[in-house]
Amino acid sequence: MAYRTSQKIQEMKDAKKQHIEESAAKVFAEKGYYQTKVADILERADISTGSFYFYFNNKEELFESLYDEMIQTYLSVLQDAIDTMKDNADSIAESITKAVSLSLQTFQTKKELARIMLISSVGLSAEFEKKRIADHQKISLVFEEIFRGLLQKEVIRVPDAKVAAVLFAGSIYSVITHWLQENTAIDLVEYSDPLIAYNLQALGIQCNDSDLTAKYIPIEIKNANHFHKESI
Amino acid sequence: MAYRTSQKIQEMKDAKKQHIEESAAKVFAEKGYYQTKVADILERADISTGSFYFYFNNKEELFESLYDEMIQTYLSVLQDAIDTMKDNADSIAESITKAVSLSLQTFQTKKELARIMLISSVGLSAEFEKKRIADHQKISLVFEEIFRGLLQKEVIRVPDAKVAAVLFAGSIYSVITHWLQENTAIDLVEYSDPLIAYNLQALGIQCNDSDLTAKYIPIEIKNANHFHKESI
Amino acid sequence: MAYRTSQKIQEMKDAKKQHIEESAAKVFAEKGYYQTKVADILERADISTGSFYFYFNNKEELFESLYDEMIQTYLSVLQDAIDTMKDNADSIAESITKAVSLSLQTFQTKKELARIMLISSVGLSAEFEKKRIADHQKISLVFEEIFRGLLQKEVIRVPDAKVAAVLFAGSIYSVITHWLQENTAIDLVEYSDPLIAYNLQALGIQCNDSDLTAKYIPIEIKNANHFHKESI
Amino acid sequence: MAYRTSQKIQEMKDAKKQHIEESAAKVFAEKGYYQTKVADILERADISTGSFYFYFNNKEELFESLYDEMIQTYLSVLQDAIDTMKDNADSIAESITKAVSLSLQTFQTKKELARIMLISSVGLSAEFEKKRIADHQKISLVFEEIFRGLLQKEVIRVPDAKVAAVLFAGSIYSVITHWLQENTAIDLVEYSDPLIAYNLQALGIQCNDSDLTAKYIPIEIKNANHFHKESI
DNA sequence: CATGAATGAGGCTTCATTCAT
DNA sequence: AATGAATGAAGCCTCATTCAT
Repeated sequence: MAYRTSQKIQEMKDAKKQHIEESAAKVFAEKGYYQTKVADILERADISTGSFYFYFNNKEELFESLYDEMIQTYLSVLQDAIDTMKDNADSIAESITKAVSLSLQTFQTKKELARIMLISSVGLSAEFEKKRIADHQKISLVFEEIFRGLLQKEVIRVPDAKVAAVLFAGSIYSVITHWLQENTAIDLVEYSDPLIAYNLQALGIQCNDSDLTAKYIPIEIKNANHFHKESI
Repeated sequence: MAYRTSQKIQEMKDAKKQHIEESAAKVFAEKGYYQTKVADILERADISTGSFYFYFNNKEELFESLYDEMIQTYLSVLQDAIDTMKDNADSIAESITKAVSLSLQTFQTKKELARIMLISSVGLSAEFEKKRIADHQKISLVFEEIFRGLLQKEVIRVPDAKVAAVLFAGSIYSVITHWLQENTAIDLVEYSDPLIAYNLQALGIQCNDSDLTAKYIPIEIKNANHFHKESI
Repeated sequence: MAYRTSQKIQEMKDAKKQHIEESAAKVFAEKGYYQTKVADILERADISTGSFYFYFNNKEELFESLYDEMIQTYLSVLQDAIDTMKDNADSIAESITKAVSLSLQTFQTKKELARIMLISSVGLSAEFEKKRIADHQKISLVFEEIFRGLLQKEVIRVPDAKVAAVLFAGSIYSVITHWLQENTAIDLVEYSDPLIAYNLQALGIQCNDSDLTAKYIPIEIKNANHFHKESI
Repeated sequence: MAYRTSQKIQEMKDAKKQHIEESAAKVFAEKGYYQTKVADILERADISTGSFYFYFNNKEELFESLYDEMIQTYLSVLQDAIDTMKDNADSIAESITKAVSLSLQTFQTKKELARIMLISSVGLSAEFEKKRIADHQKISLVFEEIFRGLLQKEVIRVPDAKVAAVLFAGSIYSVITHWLQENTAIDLVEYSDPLIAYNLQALGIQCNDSDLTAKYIPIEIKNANHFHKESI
């Protein structure tokens, strides 16, 4: 009985904590870290100061945990894509397509994730920058290792796996950032095809349409891209 | 006599103002906008509060003017590159190479420019973001127009000029950001070749070594890149 | 229970707010608006900076609300006097006596009201002056309307109701200001009789002692004035 | 020769000093003491900071000297009026009329004098208030002594010479203050007649038209007031 | 657990005054 | 004498955090 109760309570606590986190994420994404006052979060989450400090030690920690969670989310998305790559190593293009596609789909559904990871967390302080840099290097490393492997197999042609990884990751960020900054209702995934095309070509991968109409790209935008059709 | 004097004083004022700007740029680049206290700038520039507010209305305006100056600097660098492109339109690869090269050289010599433009000015507030977004769209547009022209002449192959521009600009930013975040003594221009290679290939431009050993790339790093050597 | 609690808290908040107001009123009255630093109010009220700004938006607003309150207090005191006038319109002298008497009694018990209304709020800024002028014109208008009515009934003899109102109000202010500036322990109400006498005579109202020993003048000072005794 | 030169210089210095004083008086009158920044005075007088501090020790002293000058001006105006009173002591009404008239004429021509004396100098600080109070008591005393003399001669009927003086002075201030606060183009001297009438009547002085059409009232407004005509 | 009143360190800015030229 | 750049003390206010209820 007591167990049941405390379990329920625990669930409510967890729910409330998550509610605060979600509210905070929205505000951080909208206003940036410093312009987000604790009071703004309280208002958005409709809670009291006391509650806030019951669930979180301070504003900074909350932000960091949100940020960490987002980096983790993205890293695991990437890991998923990679794991699939290893499974069917025959089609590199498809694998890369998947990685990009999944990335965009993730950020599309979690716009706050995108904003906080790519905008709100930038340039906060020398200390936080160290953390952020390390995290982005971690992400970059994921691509770097893949590229290194592909380089050895000579399926991609790039002068430097590391730089390629930086550029590949950067290209994804660019598109997301661009999408975040448009105030149109365009879907992020609509950028999938040109983004993938750009990168595949950049990596020197020969690919045909069948790769690009991969199952990871939502059907309705498949036909948007007729790139390479005229290539011999 | 009076003229002589006031001219000298004006020069000293200008010098002092610039001195403050430079000091401020360093601190902003190091600590970010919000972590930079006016007191930090005073200390760095070795001036009094009064002097600061004699030359600038407030911290925000100083930052904005620094930021604006940097955007302008970069835009004019790009414009230079474009003007040359128009002159010798035969070699597109060379032109693009120049644009990238000049960009990197600029940021290399003005590291604070890079940090403030790409890091310290990010996510400050909803209002500043509007400005920043507009500026980056302006930069992107420069590339977009070039790409649009090249698309018509069928010298590049990309599905969408706009996205290509975003990706092209993004690739430059990625490299610079990466370089800023490394604490090694590596030159930014060392990234020129792989960056150019990645983009040329992405744009579907056939190029050979001679393009890459363009005169805009400082000699000492020319040989660093052996990319494409094995290409037929 | 919760109702009980929040009600208690609300009462305490109100009490604290009023405590701050009273403290501030004292300091404003003593030192003037500009010489009163927020820190002075904090010290006087024995509260923290945070508390101050929890209850008030800023120093200016607090002052204005104090000032407004005082003007309202005085206006309602005047209104009371007027209402009585209308009831027993037979004795004009008595009514006027009451108006003056009540005014003085009010200011006597609320010395800060007097100081802030007549001294601390004077000449603060062009903007505040507009407000202050409007308020004083409102007060003056109260008298003006009465005088206009009395003029029609030919019970007073003055060339101009408006100027008479200004002078009547001014006479009250003069006495209060004089009283504020003396550092003797003289009661303000002791000035009632000569003040009333001066004005009644100025207004051309024939009056005898019985009017002046009106019930509105505290008994103990009734005998202080032997004016008019020798008048036939 | 040297004498001649230094004399000229002295004259120029005096002129400049006076120019600053006049400029400052205007600003103080417009904005109040605290809202008047030294920079405002500099701009109005079109001088440099250095010049300002060459001629005056500080802002406070400048204000005080302006204020003192104005009090002195008014006191000497009053003294003039009194001296005449003593000469032709037969007509008290005329003398009082002259005192009031001269006061108003003075303030009319020197609006800044009025504003600074009656508004800008009010409630500045506890210390300055002492000075201001003393000055006003000095002015009041002038009237008080006259009234005391008149009381003895039984030409006026007031319960208390001191209070009468306060009220008399106050009535003048009221009218001036009222005039300052109107933004119409009405002349201050237009208030002369009703003001004089109010006070004469208040003092219990029997007077007829001939007194009021005294030579001290500018001709054009003499006929404005027909007060007391119907009195027997 | 929740509430929100209370705290106070610390930031930005103003502005009277000084001083080198 | 004149200039105006330089100074820095001091004021107002914000806002993350604490704590009593």
